[in-house]
Amino acid sequence: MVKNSEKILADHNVSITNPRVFVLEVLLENKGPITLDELQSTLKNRVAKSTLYRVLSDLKKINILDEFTSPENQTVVELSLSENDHHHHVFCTNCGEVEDITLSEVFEKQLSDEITNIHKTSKYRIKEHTLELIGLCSDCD
Amino acid sequence: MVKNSEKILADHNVSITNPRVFVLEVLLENKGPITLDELQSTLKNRVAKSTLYRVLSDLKKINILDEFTSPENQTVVELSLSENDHHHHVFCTNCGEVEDITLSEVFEKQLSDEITNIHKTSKYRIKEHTLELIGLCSDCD
DNA sequence: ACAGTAAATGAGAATAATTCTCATTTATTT
DNA sequence: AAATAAATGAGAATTATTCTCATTTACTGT
Repeated sequence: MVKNSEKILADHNVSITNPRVFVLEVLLENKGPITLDELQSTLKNRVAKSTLYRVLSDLKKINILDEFTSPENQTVVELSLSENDHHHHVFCTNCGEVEDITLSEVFEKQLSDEITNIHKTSKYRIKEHTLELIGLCSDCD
Repeated sequence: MVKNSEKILADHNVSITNPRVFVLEVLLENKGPITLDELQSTLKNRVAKSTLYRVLSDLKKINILDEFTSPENQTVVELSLSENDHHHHVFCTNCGEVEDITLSEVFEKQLSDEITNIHKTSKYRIKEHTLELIGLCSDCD
């Protein structure tokens, strides 16, 4: 039985190496965004620091990884395996936790209408958007 | 005639020093978000690098400066002098320019309704939100 | 305006995050 | 299984940011 992470790599024509498999496995298990710090400490010393950065950059290159910065300036990464999983992020300002959040279809429609309107008046052509919701998780509230 | 920047500092009970005045003047003139790099090069060597970071941290402490990271990982700062200037940001992925954008009242209402709904199902209590619009400015389009 | 005191600055050292280098190891191709 | 190309590990280099401390500047009471 071929492991999920190996299939992902094969499907994207990148060679299957231990560091890549380890990183993918942590990201797959975690299901959702994870801070670099947490990723690094989960991997312990199975992957060298320089290699971790390289692997993440490889995954970005094949378009299966998103990277962004939290309001508290933490680097956060997240697998984006399917095209159709548009979502946003909620950040806890206290503990730094990040989670995915999916907004209602109704609202996403309202948002895309608003962006259409922006195109009429703004000098920008908008290609993407992300809504960042900032607050406290139940543990920290 | 007292300069605007000096009044701002006085109003917030912080001492009026050359570095603070210089930084504030650039931020006031610029009107809108500016990358650290651009701020730094506009200031030339009128303010030491370490002092610039300190002044920015002072301005954050008195709550008149916002700092955030662009999708291209640039640090961006922006004066926020009045309470009631809720707005969002548009980023050009090509040249890195950032601008403020104000969304329609109708849409902001829809957004705050959506956030109210999130409170019913999510474990997060949302305090703030920012919408990041990512695309190309007219120069780069 | 002036001396005394506290606060802020400049220059560069220290730290942290990320990228780069290169000798060695591992994967892929033949 | 050998040859070739690609990836890795370890640490050096680079970049961004914070810290240290001797000197300078701003604010206070007179």
